[in-house]
Amino acid sequence: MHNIRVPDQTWSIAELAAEYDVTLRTIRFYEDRGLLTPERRGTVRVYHSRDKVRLGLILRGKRLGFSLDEIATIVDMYDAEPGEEGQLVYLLDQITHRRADLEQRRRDIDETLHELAEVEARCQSDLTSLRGRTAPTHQPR
Amino acid sequence: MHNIRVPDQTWSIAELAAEYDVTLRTIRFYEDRGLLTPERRGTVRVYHSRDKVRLGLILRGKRLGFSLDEIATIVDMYDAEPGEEGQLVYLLDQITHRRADLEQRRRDIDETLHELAEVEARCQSDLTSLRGRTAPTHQPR
DNA sequence: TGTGCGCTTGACGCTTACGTAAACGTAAAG
DNA sequence: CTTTACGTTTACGTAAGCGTCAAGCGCACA
Repeated sequence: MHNIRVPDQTWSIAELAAEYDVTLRTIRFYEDRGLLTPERRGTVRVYHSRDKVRLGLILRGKRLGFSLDEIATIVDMYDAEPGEEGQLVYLLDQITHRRADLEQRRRDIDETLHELAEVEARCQSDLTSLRGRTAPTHQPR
Repeated sequence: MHNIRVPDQTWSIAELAAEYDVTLRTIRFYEDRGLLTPERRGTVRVYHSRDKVRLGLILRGKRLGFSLDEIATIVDMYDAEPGEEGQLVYLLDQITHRRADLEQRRRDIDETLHELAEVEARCQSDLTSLRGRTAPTHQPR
């Protein structure tokens, strides 16, 4: 049984930027805020798969509307070392909060989707009554 | 058959702020951005149920991480007049975009919830092995 | 040796979404 | 009549999240 060949691939800042469609400035900014910690070869940044994964998590967090500070605490939970009991309890607490937050968001999303569906139905019926030769019966709002 | 007694209740800015737990500044800011248009009695703002509903929608949009500009287009869709065909088509197009956006967010949320569950499980097992008298077997990360 | 490419570090600018006074009006209560 | 409560406008402040230069470095290629 031989060791799994782990490529240990690396990326330049431009490659990462292209892959996730963000600017170099953005990536450097995240590093400045402590969200990314690429290796340095001389002055040049070298990104490993760990950084790449984290960048993905950061951007997903952004899509969800979290602030970079919130994202930092979330992402840091992912690769937290086992640590002592207090740390673990703290982590579990954070998880509870995050989960509550996310579940609220999902409820909000579902409500919004339902209401959008209603608006859409209204639009469709308005359209058909406009296009049909029937006098455009004004539906009660 | 008598008319339904519609209270046509009104609210002061402070009442609305208290109900939704936002500051007066925030409410006035939303008005400034065209999201709310309360009645004026003299210089004083008087909010009707329409404004109250809209404020609720605005805050839900905020929870979802939309910008106020995005929220404006969403909320305005809700009480759009039937209008002409071009308008309706535009509205339907907007709805399609919004829906795609929201469904992406829900996927993001679900992924995040799953991963949080994994982290939680890890924490729990770390905790029990810490508390149990068994030598704290270090699980492979 | 020069030209260009990709990367670096500042540093200032800009927008969003409010916070935070300051200064004033108005109306009821003590 | 003064205080208190509640409202108003004007305006400057601020934190987040980058955009946008400017100036410079190291390396490959001609």
